[in-house]
Amino acid sequence: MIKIAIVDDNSFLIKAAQEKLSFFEDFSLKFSADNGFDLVEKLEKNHNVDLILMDIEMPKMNGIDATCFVKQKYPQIKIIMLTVFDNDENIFNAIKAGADGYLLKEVNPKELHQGILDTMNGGATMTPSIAMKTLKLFRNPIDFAVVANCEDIKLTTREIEVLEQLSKGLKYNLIADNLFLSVGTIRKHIENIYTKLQVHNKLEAIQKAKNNNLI
Amino acid sequence: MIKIAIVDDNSFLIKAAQEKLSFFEDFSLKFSADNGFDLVEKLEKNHNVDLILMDIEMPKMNGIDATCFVKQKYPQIKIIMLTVFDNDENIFNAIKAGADGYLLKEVNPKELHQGILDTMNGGATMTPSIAMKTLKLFRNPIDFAVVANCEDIKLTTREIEVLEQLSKGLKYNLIADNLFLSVGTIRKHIENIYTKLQVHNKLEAIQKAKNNNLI
DNA sequence: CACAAAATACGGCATTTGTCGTATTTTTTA
DNA sequence: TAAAAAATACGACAAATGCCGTATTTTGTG
Repeated sequence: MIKIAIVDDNSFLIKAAQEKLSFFEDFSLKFSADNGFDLVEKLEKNHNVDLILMDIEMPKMNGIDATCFVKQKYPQIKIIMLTVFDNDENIFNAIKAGADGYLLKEVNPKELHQGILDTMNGGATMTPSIAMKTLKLFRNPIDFAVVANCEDIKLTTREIEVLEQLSKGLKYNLIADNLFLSVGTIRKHIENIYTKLQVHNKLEAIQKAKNNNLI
Repeated sequence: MIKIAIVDDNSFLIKAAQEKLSFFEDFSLKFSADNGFDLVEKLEKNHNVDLILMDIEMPKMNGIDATCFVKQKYPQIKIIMLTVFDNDENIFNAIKAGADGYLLKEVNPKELHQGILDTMNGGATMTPSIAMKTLKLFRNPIDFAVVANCEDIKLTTREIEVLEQLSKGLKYNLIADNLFLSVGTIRKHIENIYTKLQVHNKLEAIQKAKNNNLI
């Protein structure tokens, strides 16, 4: 029994999706949400869900941001984008956000059913037109470089040096050894790095630093 | 009536494909070829073909190079890779070479039929597992350069699931919560993962797993 | 069915890490 | 030159992590 949630601001389309799903007995619709924010709230109460069918254009919190959030906090939950728009930007962002599939709303019940099964089975599902756009994006590495980077985080030379060593998986004592410093100093640097990046452990620091091209 | 050619060095598999196609009346098999070189020769005599089902591993000229050649000289001809291997390198190269789809040979007649129709319609077709690998390659631009993978590391489904959550920076208790397990079990899984990957901490595990496209 | 593999769970212990202090020295810059 | 920023260093404590056992239940495969 696959536990499903639907997120869409259009109640008509939620109904349509419900009907499509109702044909199949191996699905159980746990709940639906109006928008990303609503979804997050409901998940915080109960995240016992296997898969989410997610619209993109929504008020309060859109489907891309919601996907980011869910995949960050509940990576085990599968997400299939289910939308009327198939422009490059949406597809690109959805994939980057971690979506497991991208279907157009016109999809027929049988294909939706199969897509959900494939996804639960560890695969990905895409309508053919989306798949083609994906391949094209893949062949055109231009877009990969474009990274929106609002924040202005500044680390000192030493801090970057430490962070680089940290990202190699070195332990504090080895980093200290490499840089001819005391372990205490390394720890203090890392403490300051965490404060500046607003994170609380190695992994987050490294990920955030990479996203902001600091290392 | 869609005109199809099959390229495969295994005559048995050509026969299998022929049979799969014979179920459908909108296909006509124009010819088959033993290898890429053979295909090129035959196309030079007569390139009145809509779509090619292409094996990868072949003597004389492999499927990747053949795809490159065909797409260069006859861009209107659609090409679907049809192979037993689904390793990253093949998928990556096939896409770069310009393939319009990538199916595993296990594919059933109906799916093959639909895939061909989708492709002729300007879309792309992929088996779900391939689609997932494509998305992962897409998200991990590191792999574009590397793609050298000698070792054969095998993690269980559960282990990969845990590793994925670990890579998001989640702590053990949150992972346990997400997967409805005890913290002890998570720790044991991580212990086993470390042993298999021959590493001794999170970061190394995640890096090694990414390099081997396990996550 | 029988066997092997995988998943689940718990306890203990040493080490590492994250967070909070405080404090001195060096470098940068206004 | 005076003030600010950066780099250095140490101590203490709680939490998280890595590593070693063992053991039962579930799942998958021949």
